[in-house]
Amino acid sequence: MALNKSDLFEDNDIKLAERMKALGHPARVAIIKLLAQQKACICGDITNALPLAQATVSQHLKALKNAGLIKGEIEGVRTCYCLNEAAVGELIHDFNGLSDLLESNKIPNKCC
Amino acid sequence: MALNKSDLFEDNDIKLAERMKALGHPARVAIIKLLAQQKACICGDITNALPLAQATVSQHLKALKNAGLIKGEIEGVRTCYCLNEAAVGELIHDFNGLSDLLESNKIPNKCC
DNA sequence: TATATTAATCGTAAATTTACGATATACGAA
DNA sequence: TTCGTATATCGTAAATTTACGATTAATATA
Repeated sequence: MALNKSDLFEDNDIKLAERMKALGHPARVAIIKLLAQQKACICGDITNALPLAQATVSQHLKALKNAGLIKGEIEGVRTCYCLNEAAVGELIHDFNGLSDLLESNKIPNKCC
Repeated sequence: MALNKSDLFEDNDIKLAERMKALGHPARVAIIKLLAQQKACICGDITNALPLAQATVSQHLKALKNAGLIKGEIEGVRTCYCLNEAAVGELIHDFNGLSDLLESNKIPNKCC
């Protein structure tokens, strides 16, 4: 990519894009849903619920954690993951801002 | 990546992830906002509004088009882009479904 | 203490993404 | 018809992502 231009954009757009990107893989959408429904929170259980190897799931969990959307707590041999309410709330808030804008586009368009 | 496992997931999760991935870059968030606000719709104007080369912007427009979120109409020498209301509506609907789930997680968590 | 279990990390391969200059194409205007 | 303008595509390079087996580290348990 030669040079990363991502930081030349608006902070708001960067943050939203980062979090959307974190949810830009079906495995990570599935993980976040499992956590929300409290169907699983231990890494091993999450792995069992997905068609992926343990190392791969660990990697996806890391991606969600890097984006701030989840937290992990070590409990003995296991790690328990859960949603980071604050960040999730921010994401929802920011997306709602975007979707308000997108929906307000009911103004008949000049060109297309 | 050796083998693509993305299609082993639920259709809903795949579709939502695909569209969120399409918004997983600040340039593409910025583009969608420009279109919604009707601040620009011609490729050249969009390029001028972004800190990226024309070829790169064209690529980002293609990504949004592939995800179905925008449509492009050739108008003589220029191309006019606009939101695909239907797909945008679906994205908002699906994201709202996910966010309902995420917000319902107010149930005190067993583990973390 | 030795052994099994859990999960993170390492190393690696393949694919995809990001970015751009150069080029091609296609249209409008002179 | 020739010239300029707009945009898509090609070629390419670098970075990142996805996926996994193997290993490591840390904690239980026997």
